[in-house]
Amino acid sequence: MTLQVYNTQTRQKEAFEPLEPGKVKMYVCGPTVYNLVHIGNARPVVVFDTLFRVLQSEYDEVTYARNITDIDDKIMKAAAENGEPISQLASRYAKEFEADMSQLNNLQPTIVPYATDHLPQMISMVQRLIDKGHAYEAEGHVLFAVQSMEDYGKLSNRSLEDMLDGARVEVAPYKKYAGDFVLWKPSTGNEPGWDSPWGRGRPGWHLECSAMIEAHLGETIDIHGGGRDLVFPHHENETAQSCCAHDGKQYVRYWMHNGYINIGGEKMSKSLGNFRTVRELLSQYRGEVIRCALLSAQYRSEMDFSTDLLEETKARLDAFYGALRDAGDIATVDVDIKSEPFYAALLDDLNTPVAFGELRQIARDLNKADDGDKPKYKSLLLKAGELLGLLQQDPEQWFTDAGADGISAEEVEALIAERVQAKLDKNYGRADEIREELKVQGVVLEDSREGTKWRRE
RNA sequence: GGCGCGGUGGCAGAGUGGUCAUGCAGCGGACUGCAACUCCGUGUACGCCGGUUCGAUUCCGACCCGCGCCUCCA
Repeated sequence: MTLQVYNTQTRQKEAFEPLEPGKVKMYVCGPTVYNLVHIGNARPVVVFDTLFRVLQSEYDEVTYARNITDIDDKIMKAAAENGEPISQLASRYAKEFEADMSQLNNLQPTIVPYATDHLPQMISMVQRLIDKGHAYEAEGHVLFAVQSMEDYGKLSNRSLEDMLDGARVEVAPYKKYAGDFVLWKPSTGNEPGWDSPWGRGRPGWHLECSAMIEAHLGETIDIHGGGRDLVFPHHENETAQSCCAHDGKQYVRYWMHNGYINIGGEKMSKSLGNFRTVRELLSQYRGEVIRCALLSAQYRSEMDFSTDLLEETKARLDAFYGALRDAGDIATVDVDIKSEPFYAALLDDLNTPVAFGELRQIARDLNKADDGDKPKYKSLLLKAGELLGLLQQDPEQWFTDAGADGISAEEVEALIAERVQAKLDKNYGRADEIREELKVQGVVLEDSREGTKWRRE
């Protein structure tokens, strides 16, 4: 069984094979840092973090780069509104992004390149594109001439004529052809800018990814990921720049794109005002619940992000942690997760819904196992959870962690002690009263032979 | 107008040319002082109409409906 991935370029699942045996190079488009990220921004991060984990278990050397876009017109606008320097605003939101992503149990990528650290590389790429006849200078701008590239439009499967039919293209007077896109644009006044052979200016949107991939990963990478909305124009244009700068050499072997997050069946977007920030969700649900919810559908499909989904996801995690809590004293042993159906599901283009089904089966096996088999199933559950970035915290803590408000653990324990005595006295009226009292406070009691356990709802 | 995706049981969500997804909810049972957890069992489905086939939810065609992209976008 080998990893299969759906390649946007070919529109089919393919057996994954890195260019260099044993070594994988992956790049995922990160955020433009001008505000707090929303749940839609988090999906690719969680999806490709999970892929990163699977790749690391399959290959010796996995290099994963996820960029931070810290120069962009939206950042300039936000900074101007705040009256603060662009770099200050960008670095603040980059930090907030890192904090949110860490709450969602995302591993640190191997490399986190920042756009503003790569201006020389970008300028060099633009110069080469001009030298090779793929770009031209016009009124302080440098534009990529899409007609100079035979395969332009191949990734997004559209012809130049089709694209222009859409009529949303802004045809600036200095463009030789309506579909040409900006590589470099002039900066005026106090707009941020860098000196270049074409005057003081700043890079176009697509340039940074091409330049940073070239600088850190080389001319050809194995996997390039991002949200579906990036296929066109962003990734199409990246491909154009990089292929043409490298004399037609392949840029990306496998393009992977995740589907959208919807709210109430509609695409979440800034203009509709229906977006939910990760920060806002984290105030209501733990990061692990949000991560698990994001993985509950296959990454390519659209998913509706709702309270129902989060509640169901929390219950699902409760069941897994419940099995782990019951196996609290069991030692773990070496197990081979790779031979489990769970792993096969992940290898099949990251089929996380099927993987969760298998995880459920492992948990059931653990719950039912004889003492002799428990170490094996507990270990499998933890190993599987690790591949998904889940189930790694102390189960007791999972159930008893207090939110900002709520009754303290000490108070709960005191009431449980009182109830134990009441039960010994056969005073079941008082025992039930305590159960009811705690339930009102969101605490559920679970009696067992070993004593009373509790959890917050 | 061009390109593309989807429609699966009350809900979520996989998948397949022929006995099963799975989870939640529901129902029945075991366990329990009562519960909860857990375990066992159980019903309900493939948008519509044709075609191919011994057999179609799956393949093909038409249609209906929903959604996305077509230079802000995860």
